[in-house]
Amino acid sequence: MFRSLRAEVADALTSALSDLDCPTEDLGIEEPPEDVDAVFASSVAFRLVPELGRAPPEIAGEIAERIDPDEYEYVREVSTQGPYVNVAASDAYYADTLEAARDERYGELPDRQTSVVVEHTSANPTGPVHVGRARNPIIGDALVRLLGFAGYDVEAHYYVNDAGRQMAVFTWAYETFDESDLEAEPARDRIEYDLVRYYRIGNRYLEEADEEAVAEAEAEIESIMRGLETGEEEAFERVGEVVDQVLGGMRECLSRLPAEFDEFVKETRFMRDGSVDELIERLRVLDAAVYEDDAWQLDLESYGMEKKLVFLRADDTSLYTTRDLAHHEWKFANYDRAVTVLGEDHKLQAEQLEAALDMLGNDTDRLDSVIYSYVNLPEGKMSTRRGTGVQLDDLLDEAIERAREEVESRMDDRIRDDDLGSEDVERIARQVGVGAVRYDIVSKQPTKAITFEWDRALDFEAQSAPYVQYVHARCCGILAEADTVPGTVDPDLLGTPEERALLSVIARLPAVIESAAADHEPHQVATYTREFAETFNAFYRECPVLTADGSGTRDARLALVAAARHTVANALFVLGVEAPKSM
RNA sequence: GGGCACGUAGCUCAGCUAGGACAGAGCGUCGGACUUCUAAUCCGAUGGUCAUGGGUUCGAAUCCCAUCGUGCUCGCCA
Repeated sequence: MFRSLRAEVADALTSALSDLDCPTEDLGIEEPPEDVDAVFASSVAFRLVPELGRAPPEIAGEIAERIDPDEYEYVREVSTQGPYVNVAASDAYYADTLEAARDERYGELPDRQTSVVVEHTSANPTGPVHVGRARNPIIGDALVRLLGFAGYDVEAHYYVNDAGRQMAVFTWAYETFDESDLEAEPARDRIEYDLVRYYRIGNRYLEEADEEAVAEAEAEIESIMRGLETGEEEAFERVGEVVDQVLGGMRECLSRLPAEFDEFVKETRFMRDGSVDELIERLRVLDAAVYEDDAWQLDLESYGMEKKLVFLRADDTSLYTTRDLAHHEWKFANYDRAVTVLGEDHKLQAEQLEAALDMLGNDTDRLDSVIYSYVNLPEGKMSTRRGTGVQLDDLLDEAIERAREEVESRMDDRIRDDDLGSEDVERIARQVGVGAVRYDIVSKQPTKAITFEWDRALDFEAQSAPYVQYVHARCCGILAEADTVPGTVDPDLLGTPEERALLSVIARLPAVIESAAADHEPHQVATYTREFAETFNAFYRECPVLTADGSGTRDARLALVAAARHTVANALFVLGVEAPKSM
């Protein structure tokens, strides 16, 4: 309804302005401050001063005069307040909003017949997922949900860097060292915690062992890499054994968020099927390709980049970006659009990739990046290799534990007599704990730097997940008490400011989804949930539902609560935060 | 040093892409509200040179330039 009304306002302003012989490109449509009784406003009058040679308030009046609300379904009244033209919504606007939101899938946008592949996380399978890169799966998964809800046909991919040096080192270490060589027990009983110990000891050996021993190890590592490059099945199998095991554990960890993937795309796939070789041949014949210092490079100066991109080493082996080029051409061949969630340290690489893709004749407008900055510890960066950092598993465990304590301490002074069992406590602790971690990350702009601090990450106070989740639980509580929600109600009975305000916020959900999806910014939805929760709580305070005066009002309010529940449930779904039925 | 990002209340953040109504929340501090649909809530008070300096504009947190501070980056690593 919000979007329909916005279209009506645009139409009304356009015709009013053309009546006045004024330009109609910029209508100045905006959302007015809270204390103004209007859904939309226009500040266009300011801009017409040179055209009309009169004061803005006068111009606003002339515009308002030329709009007949009766011509529009959702416009009740057009008024002016100083230089602003304000548009208030009709009863039909609120009635249709209520009706639309009574659908459980409210907010979901129609199918766009467009496929999108969202690549996220793609962390090298070297060990447990730590908090430093936890932003990636959380933002990525929210993006997958958001785009899906916005009508795209979405697939989530994890690109597995299984052909790089790191994995060759890991494979060598895994094959070379023995359980007895490892100094510590795994930090957790899961495969990636077990195997990362080989990776760490291998790296330490390469740093500390004597020259001869290191040379021997390097020879073995190189042979693994060469094996991959030349397509030796044995090399793929050796590396694959390590990769698949570690990845299996990481996948379990990520599923706790939850972040699920439709496909794990290995880069060796593009080496095996010959597409990397073919791509290198195509790069070589480009005008920008140069052979320098025994290596093939791409001159990106015409794209404003000083640095040349090496795509084939002197020893004839490919590089990460070369393989990623083949990967992206594969994406272009199979999907309409591609979005990649990347850490800021990969930004330059992403720019080089895009330039090279463009040179190869791809339509790079179909490719977008979402950049986030890493989460660091107060004392510095987290590193899998060095074993510094906070594991995502530990963060989630701690969050759940604190949430459980919270639930239990609230049990005693609980008014509501609804007998929460131990299963409920467990469920609520998990929903709130995990939700709080996710919400904390997804609600902020990804480009802002974050320093990890336990107390901050686990703050359950307002403006966090539980605040919004609580609204959902309240809705469910009321609806459960009422047993049934009436089929037809009289929406005109919802006339108090709090009811109107709630309907107004509900009406915005589809527009919020549309905008957040277009900008690839899930945090817009998080901001919306907060505004929604505030508005709902005002309604909750002022408007009794079950004990409302008159059955008509009670019925209408029940329908409103159902609509509110769908709205908050769907917004939370998009964020990947669970919506508890009770708390 | 070059490139990119970030800098809004004591703290954590919205708002910036498409400039407009006194810059919004939460935490904190102080004071209130549970015999009433769940107080993980609500109400009130407190708190801001929107990093700094210029510019564009009727109008700038928002656009442009410069400066300062912080982070990332500038490998035949990924």
